[in-house]
Formats: sequence, C-alpha cells, structure tokens
Amino acid sequence: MGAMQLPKVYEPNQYESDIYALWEKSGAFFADPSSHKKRFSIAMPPPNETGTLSLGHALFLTLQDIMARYNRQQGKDVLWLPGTDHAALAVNAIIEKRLADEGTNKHEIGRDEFLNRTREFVSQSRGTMLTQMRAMGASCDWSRLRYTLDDSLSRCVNETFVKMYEAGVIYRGHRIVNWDPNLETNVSDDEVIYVEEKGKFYTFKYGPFEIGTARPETKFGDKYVVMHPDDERYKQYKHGETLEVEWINGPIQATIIKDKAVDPSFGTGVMTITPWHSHVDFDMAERHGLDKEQIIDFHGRLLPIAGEFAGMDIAEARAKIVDKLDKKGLLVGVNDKYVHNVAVNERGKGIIEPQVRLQWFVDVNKSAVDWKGKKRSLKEVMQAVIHEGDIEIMPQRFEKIYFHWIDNLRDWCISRQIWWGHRIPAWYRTDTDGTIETYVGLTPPADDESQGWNEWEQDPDTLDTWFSSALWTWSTLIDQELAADLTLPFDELLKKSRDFQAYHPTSIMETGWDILFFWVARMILSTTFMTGQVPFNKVYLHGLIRAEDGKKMSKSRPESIIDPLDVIPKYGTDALRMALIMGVAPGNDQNWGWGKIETNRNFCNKLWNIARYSLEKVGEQTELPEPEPSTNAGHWMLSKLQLTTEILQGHLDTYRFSEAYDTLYHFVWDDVADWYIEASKTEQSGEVLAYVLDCVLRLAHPFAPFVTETIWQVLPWTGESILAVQPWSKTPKFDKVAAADFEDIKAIVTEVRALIKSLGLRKPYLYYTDVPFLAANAELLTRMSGLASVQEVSDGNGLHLTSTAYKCWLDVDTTVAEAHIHRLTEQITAQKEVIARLNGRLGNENYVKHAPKEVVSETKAQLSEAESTLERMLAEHQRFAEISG
RNA sequence: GGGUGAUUAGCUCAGUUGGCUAGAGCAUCUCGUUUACACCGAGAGGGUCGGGGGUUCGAGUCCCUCAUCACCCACCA
Repeated sequence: MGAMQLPKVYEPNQYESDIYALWEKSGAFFADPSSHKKRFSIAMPPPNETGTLSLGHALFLTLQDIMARYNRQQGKDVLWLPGTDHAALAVNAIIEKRLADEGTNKHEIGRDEFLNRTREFVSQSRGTMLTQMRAMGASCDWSRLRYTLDDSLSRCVNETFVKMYEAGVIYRGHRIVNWDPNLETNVSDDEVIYVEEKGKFYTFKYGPFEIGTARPETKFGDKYVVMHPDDERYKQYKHGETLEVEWINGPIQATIIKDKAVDPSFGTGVMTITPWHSHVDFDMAERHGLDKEQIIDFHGRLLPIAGEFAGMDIAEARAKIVDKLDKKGLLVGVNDKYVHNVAVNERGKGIIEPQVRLQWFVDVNKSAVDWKGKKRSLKEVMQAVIHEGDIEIMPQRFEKIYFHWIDNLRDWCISRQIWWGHRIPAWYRTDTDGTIETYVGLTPPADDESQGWNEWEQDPDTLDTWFSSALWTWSTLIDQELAADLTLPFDELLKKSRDFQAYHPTSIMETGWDILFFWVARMILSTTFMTGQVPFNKVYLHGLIRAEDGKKMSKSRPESIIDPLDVIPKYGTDALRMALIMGVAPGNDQNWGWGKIETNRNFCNKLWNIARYSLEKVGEQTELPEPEPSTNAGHWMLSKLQLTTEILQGHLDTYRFSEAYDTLYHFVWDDVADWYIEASKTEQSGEVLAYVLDCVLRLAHPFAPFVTETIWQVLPWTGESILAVQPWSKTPKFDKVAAADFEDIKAIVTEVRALIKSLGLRKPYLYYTDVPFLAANAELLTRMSGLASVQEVSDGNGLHLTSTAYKCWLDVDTTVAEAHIHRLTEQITAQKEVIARLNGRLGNENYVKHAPKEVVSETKAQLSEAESTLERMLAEHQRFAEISG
C-alpha cells in the first residue's frame, strides 16, 4: 500500500489480523534467556478453558500487553508467558450438564469416557480462546504456551503435594467441609457465597430451655445444649451436667456445655448443636471432645437416625418435623419473617451442606516452612512477604484486605470429588483385617503380594484447581524435557531450568482483585514453600467491568454482557483497549460505556489522519534525519515531544496507565494535531513533521499497537522494520526561547479567537507593533486566528482592540466598542480578585515562612504577571472610554 | 458484627508524597465545510469537590464524625 493511497478513514478490521500475523512471524515476542538485557517477566493469568473471552479478559490482556510492549521499548528482554487453566470445577460442571441433557451421567459412561469427552471439549475451547487473545493484540511468547495439565506442570503439582505431605503441611483428616450435594463435591471456603433468604425461625421447648433454629431437620442428634459460661440466667446448670428431655423421637439424654462462642443476647441464649453439619458446632465439639453424628446423607436425605423421617429430603422433612413437634406441644413459636444467609456454591449455586468428611487439607498454621532462615507457618510466610517488602501490592489498600483474609484463614481443603483435574498422588491398600496403609509419592508404589494386602488403589479424588494454579509463575518455567525425567530431583530440576533461572521471580502479577484470595495469596503460599522465592515482586490489581447500568454483567441478564468480539470488528481492537483503561484508577471498578469506545475509535482515526497529512507533506523520503527546526512552532513541537516522553515514561514506570494514556491522548490531539499541524500548514516543515510522526507512533504503540504498526508499515523510511521492537527516540535539540515564543503566539491566537467569537467580529484586520517574532509569524497568526489580513503599524490609529496577552491590535468598528468595554469591565473585576488573592497569600508571614521557596517564588511570579495584565486591561479600558466618549 | 471503597460539572469518571485560579470524555449552546480527519475545527456555559468539625500559612487531597450507596470478610444457632 503506497503512502498516498491511505483511505480517509481508518478501517481496523482490514489490517488487524495481517498485522498480528506479521508480529508473530517476526518472532518479536520471543523471550531470550541468553540475552544480557534486563529482564521483565509476567505470567499471564491463565483463563479458564470454558470457551469465551470476556471484557475482563480483554482488560487484563490490555494492561499486561501495555507493560510488555513498553518494557520491550525500554530495551528489556521481556517474557510474557501465556497459558490456559483446566478449570476443574467449571469445566466439570459444563460436561456434567451436557451429559444430563443427553439423558446420561458420569457414572454411566465411566471415568475414562468422561475424561475423553472433557479433553475434546477443552481442546476446542482452548483454540477459540487463543485466537481471541491474539485478536486483543496480546504480545505474548506463544512458543512458551502452557496448560495447567501439561505433564511438566502436573509433575510440579505432584512434587508440591509430596513435599508438603512429607513436611506435615498436607494431612488427611475427618474435618467439616462445604459439601455441594448437586455437584457431589466439596468446595473451599472461598468458593462459598451467601445468599440472603427469608425463612422461618422456630423456637422449641428443649427440656427446661427454649432453643431456636431455622433448620429443625438437623436436630435429631442434638444431645448437647450450650450456653455462655457467664450467663446469669442459667447459672444453676453446670458444665457436663446431664438431664433427660423429651425430643422429636422420644426422650434423650442431654448434656450441658458452657462455651463462650454462644451469644447470650441472641434468642434465649441457649442452643443445641449439630457438629456434623455446622462449622461453628464442629469447632465447639472439637473443643469439648463431643460426639458427632451424621444426620443428612451426601444426597441431601435424612439418615436412619431420623427414625420415621429417614429417607426424606430436607424440604419435605422440615415441615413434617415441625408438625410433629407442634403436636407434642414442643413448638413455642414461629417467626416467619426471619432473614438469614444460605450458603451456596458460587459455581452452580447448589446449596451447601456442611458435612464431616475424610479429606486432604493444607495446614496453614504448622511451623514447617523455611523462610529466610526461620521456621514459619504458611500463614506467617504469607504475612511476612508483604510486611518485609518482598512483595508490594498495588493499590496498597488491598494489603489490608489481604491481611484480614489471612487472619481468618482456616486449613485449606484441597480434595475434590470430581474427575477433571490433577488426581491426588496418594495410594491406599487394606489388610485383610481392615488396616489401611497410605502411600504418597510421584509414582504408584510397587505391588507386593505378601502378607495378604490388597492391591494399591489411587485416591479417586482430584485437587482443587487453585492448587495447581498456585504454582503457575514457576511451573510454567520448568524445562519440559528435564521434567519428564523423574529421577532428576526437584531441586536439580529448578536449577537446570533455564527459564526459571532467568525469569523467576516474575516482575509483576497483574490480575483482578476478585481473585486476590483464590489465587494471589495461594501463589505466595505454595511458591515460597516450594522454591524459596516469592512468585512476583509486585501485584497490580485491576477492577471489575460492570454493565452500563453499574450492575454486574451476569449470565442471568444476557443483554448486560458485552462480548469483546462484537466490539472489535466494528470499532477496532485499539479502540477497545484504550476505552478499557481510559479514566480508570487502579483497583477501581468501571462501568462499560459505548461513548468511550467511540472516543477512542476517533482517536485512532486521528492518528491515522495525522499520518496521512504528514505523508502527503513529507513525500517519499527514505531517510529520517534528526530535524533542525526553522520555526518557532517546530521548536515548540520538539519541546512538547520531550516533555510528553518524560511524563509518559514516569506514568508507565509507576503503573498509572490511565494518566499515561491521558497524557498521550492530549499530546497527540491537542499539541500535534490542533496546534503543530495547523501551524505547519504555512511553513516548510517536512523534517519535523516526519520525525514527530515517527515518535508519536512509538509512544502510542503500547496503547494502540495495531493502528500504529499499520501506519509504520507504510512509512517510506521504516523499510522492513517492525514497530513493536523499536525503542523510544531521544528528542533532538531545540531552541527554548523559540519554543516559548510559540507559547506566546498560542496565547494571542487563543485570545483573538475568543474576542472574535464573543464580540461577533467579522474578519478584522490585525496590527502588531515592532515585535520581531510576531513579524516573523504574521502569516501564521492570521491563519490560525481566522483573520482576513495583517498589517504592521507603529501606532494604533482609529478604533482597535488591544490584546492583553501581547502587543497586537484588532481593527474594529464603533458597534462593537460598547460590548468590548463591558467585556473588559468583567475581566478587570476578575483580575483584581486574582491579584487580591495572591497579595493575601504573600502578605501572610506564615506562608512566606513555611511554604517551600519555589512555591513562594512561583506565587510572586504569578502576581507580577497578573499585575501587568491588569495594567494593560486598565489602559485599554481607559483608552476605549475616551474614544467612545 | 468486622473491613474496604465510593460520594468531584447534566452523565461516566480522573486528580502520586497537601501548593488547584479543580480537569477529561460524553452531553449542551454558538459559530465554522480554509485541500489530514464531520470518526472534524473554533469558542462558550456548567462544580461552595456528600454534610459538619479539626490539623495547617494552605485541604478535593490528612484526621474525627455523620449520612447515603456499593462491595469484601465472618456468620447467629
């Protein structure tokens, strides 16, 4: 495409895929661990392989891509490692739903067939997602694409499990877990959400007490009655005392328990407990060594302990039990306006039934981790890395949230009863007398037929997805070939993996605040334990993208969801990228807005037309010499270029993407397009124009990679080069005085434009006195002010307006004189207020004493400038009053 | 119950260690098609920065307090 044939409007979809292909072919995104450059590495948060990329993905791809491209431009060896996550629970749920739609289920088709189907599904959706990531312009190193179920990553998962087991950090035990009867698995505390629900709250007679409950169906086994040790009302009852009470299925022996966990002000201050089906009750039972009995089975039905109600599901049983208690005269009251929180699984929304199960856990309190020469618990390490500055979280306020979460952290249940995922590397066998032996290791133990043991069988459960994601920053950097050799010890594997040595710890983790606990905290937990390193030096958290109405985009409101792939063909990827970062503070949520998309599409078109105009003026020059400006405008342009480059760099170095983009936007639109290009129309300035265009493309590239590269490819002086790997340029020398003169010209032009507008002038003549730089820029002044003509005069004769900014005059007729006086009067009043304020400040001894010197001298400068402006205004006012008489 | 954030122009939001005569985009009004761009240009209007108190020479920015909204964590039987 020749430069002269650029169409008037930039049509992104005509270029984007070719440009991406060009980048990929060039190898511009490959990291090079053998280089001696400084490193910059990011592990991309692996999207779930569920098939579609959301605006949230578009946002993180944009932010990380800006970092990657910027750091490449700064001369660093950049690794941005892409990948995808097998998303155990999410994918598993999709496949189970499909099976249900076909009228079958996982048990019918069996584990192998289930896994085959799942693999087929994810290989399809992975392909779709990788295409979409390319469509966003992500400059990641595709040669290092990783997947959480890759062999080398699975090895890391097993190594971690085994090492933690051996250190006593992973244990298997009967503990209460969050059981989802729908998906038939337990989930971690963080995956449970609470939904407010109106229900009934019953009060029953329990011996001499009254107890309240929202869940009568769990009450069969309640043989402990608990109250606060200091509760005066019940001081006659002693801890451990027993009494017989009439209950659902006849009399039972109840034991009094005193525990401070009971809130005396809630209800009657007395409760019975169900340790098998409540976290709090379980903890209490553990404290006092109480019995725990299962009441509800894993499908949500009552067990034989419920007597006549056995086999019923919860909803059915509840009403009948209440009815029975009522008939026995034990029902005291029902509050049917009771609002309480129901625990549900975030994924699939199944109601959680706490259950005691034999599961695998990570112990977060055991002092078993070597960190900086001290034995600490996982919790302590997670706190230490932030407190001691090894990791910085941005925005900083999330550090507090992070600590609060750690304070509340319980042991992490890592086993899941689903089939899709990393199978737990534990094997069991039983003796003929029922003894169970456990083996944990990378490979199954050898069977020995001796002594009547049965064969080893692997634990059927899989690991929580986050267990493998937690290793992501380093499991992706392990050498894949070396990892296949299981005889190579893990420590050696780390040492010999070149990428791990070069790129770990990663420079920064950029992700959404919503997975701070799920993921970021757990990466810190596992990575410090396994590698002795932090996973990253910084955490940058971005916010959520909500629908235009400020509510969450949700599948229940399909119309609220914006698909990036609907936006890109129409507006272009660059427009989407910039819309997502424009005016958004770090960590803050944002609302989607079509207005921003249009603004940024227009910005791309502005860049395009700057290029179009420049190329017309520049012609087919094949070299790009350093420009030596011949005009004030040229010097000014270079001064702005230098300033912008510095500010932009400052913002990008400190991860202020919104401000960086704002800086770029106004530089391009205001300084380059509206001032410099307009000014250049009356000047010979091809060299500066070409050079500035070249620089603008480099500066804008991290934000708008496609349009800038598309233009770069048509520039006559860029040859076969690729913009994506070009560093930023040094600004050539310029004359500061000339640049400042142009600032004055700008001020005059702005004022004259305003005068013309507000006074309704029609093409007045402009006069100026003998000011050399004004004389030199006469044509420019005229053109930019939209005036008819300019004359040089030594004295003002006739009726004319004087500029307050500089010595130049506008020729007017008598009809505007009055309007001008009125305008002047208002301006003089305002100017006097400004001066009074500045005088007040400088008259304040304390201000002069305490404020920094440069602030004070700045105020003084402002005052003297304001005073001279006022003088000119007063003189003008007096002159006009005399003339118009 | 504990915590975090938000509250700035009609709307959506920026505003780093206090120095601001408070900004942007969109919207509004007025002009303008001068050969890069109407996905354009020029100009204008619009805010006592949620209320109250405090610290300071100086507060949108720091502290206290109140109000409203959103969210997070814990979860009460």
